[in-house]
Amino acid sequence: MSDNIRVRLAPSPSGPLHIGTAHTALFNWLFARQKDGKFILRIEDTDKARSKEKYLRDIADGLCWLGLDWDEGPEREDHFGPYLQSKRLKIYQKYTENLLENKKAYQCYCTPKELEEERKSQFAQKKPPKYSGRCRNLSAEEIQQFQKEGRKHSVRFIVTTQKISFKDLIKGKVEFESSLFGDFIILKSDGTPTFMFAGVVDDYLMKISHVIRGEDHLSNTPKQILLAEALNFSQPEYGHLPLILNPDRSKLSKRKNPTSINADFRLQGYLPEAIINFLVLMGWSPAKGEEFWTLEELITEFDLSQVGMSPSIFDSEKLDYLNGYYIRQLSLGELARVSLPYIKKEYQKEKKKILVGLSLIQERLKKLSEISEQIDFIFQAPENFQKNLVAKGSTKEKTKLALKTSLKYLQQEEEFGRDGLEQLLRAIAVKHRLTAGELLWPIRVALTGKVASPGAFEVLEALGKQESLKRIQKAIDMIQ
RNA sequence: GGCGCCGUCGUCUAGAGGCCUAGGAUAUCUGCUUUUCAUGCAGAAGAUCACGGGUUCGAAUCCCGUCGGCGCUGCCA
Repeated sequence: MSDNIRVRLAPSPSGPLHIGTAHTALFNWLFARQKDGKFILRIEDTDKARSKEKYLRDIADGLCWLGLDWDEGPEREDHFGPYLQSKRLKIYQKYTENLLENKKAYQCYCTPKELEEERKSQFAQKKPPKYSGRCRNLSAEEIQQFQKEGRKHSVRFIVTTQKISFKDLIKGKVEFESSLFGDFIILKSDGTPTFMFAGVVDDYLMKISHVIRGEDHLSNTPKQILLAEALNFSQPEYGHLPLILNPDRSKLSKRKNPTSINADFRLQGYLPEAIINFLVLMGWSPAKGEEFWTLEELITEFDLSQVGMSPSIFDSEKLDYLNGYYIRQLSLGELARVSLPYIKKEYQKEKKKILVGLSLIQERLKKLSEISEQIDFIFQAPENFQKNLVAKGSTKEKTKLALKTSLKYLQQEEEFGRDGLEQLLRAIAVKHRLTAGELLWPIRVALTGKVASPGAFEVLEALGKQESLKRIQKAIDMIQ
């Protein structure tokens, strides 16, 4: 049984990989992997005008980056391929013929304009918008007449009146009354299928066992069930995942939130581990109380039947928290590898300094994009920091004293290791009746220029004796 | 408008009739560690379980209604 588990992700390449698509992908992937099934990537590019090659690449890239690999997809045509719907047009046309011959569908010669008007007037009368079915019983003459006029036809599916109910994997029993929707289009006048139709055909042909998708598709499901029935297809199981919302509770949109996996999250320096962990916690929570989960662990722990039904609001603060955690888990080498793009070009060759700098700021990072700003003092002496030099509660005089005496003693310090420096500087503070803060704050600011930075001892060590002394001298000059 | 789905701390959620004077995480605040920030640790505050009726000895949990949010209602997917 379990070797028949086949699920799919079916994005349309009309935009970059979206966080919602990634969410759906993750749940499908987890379901396939834990059941030893197959995860299929099918590209729904039947809308020629909006589908773009670059988006296909973005989607595939993003999925790989997240670690969600697929078993069958657009790069190969074997198995049940091709997996690009634009390459399967003949298949859909064949099944349309079948429906036409069996009188389960008909040609519709209505123009978009006519349909628009029909909808408008229905709306004005406060009736539910629904196709009237006026082309359902066209005579041969009428058809001939339309064709003479040069009208193109679409193909509509005849919706029979009945109650459709199915057991959703997540929502449970759901029921619809089919008489509420009119005959809908399955083949557009340009010969391409609609999503509704192509999806059903492909799910059957590709032997998809479970259709797991966003809840925005729940209302489409009865139509697809009707279609599969008319075609004598077996029905897949359906499961509808709760949606991700903007903080104002509207459907997540890029106008109100970053939504692109690559252009937003990856670029800003979120780790795939953090995104995966964040995504899985929306709609699902582990039976064990722990909060940190790797993809590997999730394969065994995840349970589709425990997925919640209510939508979740995208909370970037939680993502940041998770990302900070995963950054801290990285070894210094791994951190250096992923950090390189965030370090200014002119510094990228200074491997040693990069490593030293990263080790100092690692626990302070929420996202990799903050690196450049936090690490710059390692490569370059700070400027214009005199306003920060005096610690809160201290005075200019004390600050001057702190800097000058420290400089004197540091000049004689040979080792320049953080522990030795700490001993030395604390002793100086006591001797000159300065608090630790009064002494160490100005030193730290002299070295980094920042009000918030790694500690004075570690920075002294990282910078080395020569550079440290230079910076402290500069601060003394500045405060005169 | 119609149909469908949903409704527990600000947010993600636990909760499957008594274990709930509702648990965890995050965010917030306060301590401790301490040279700042961050980390770590400890603690505080934060939920009339959307509202109103039922059923029951007992309901966040079951039923009905109301309200609210979202989705669908396209020759987009």
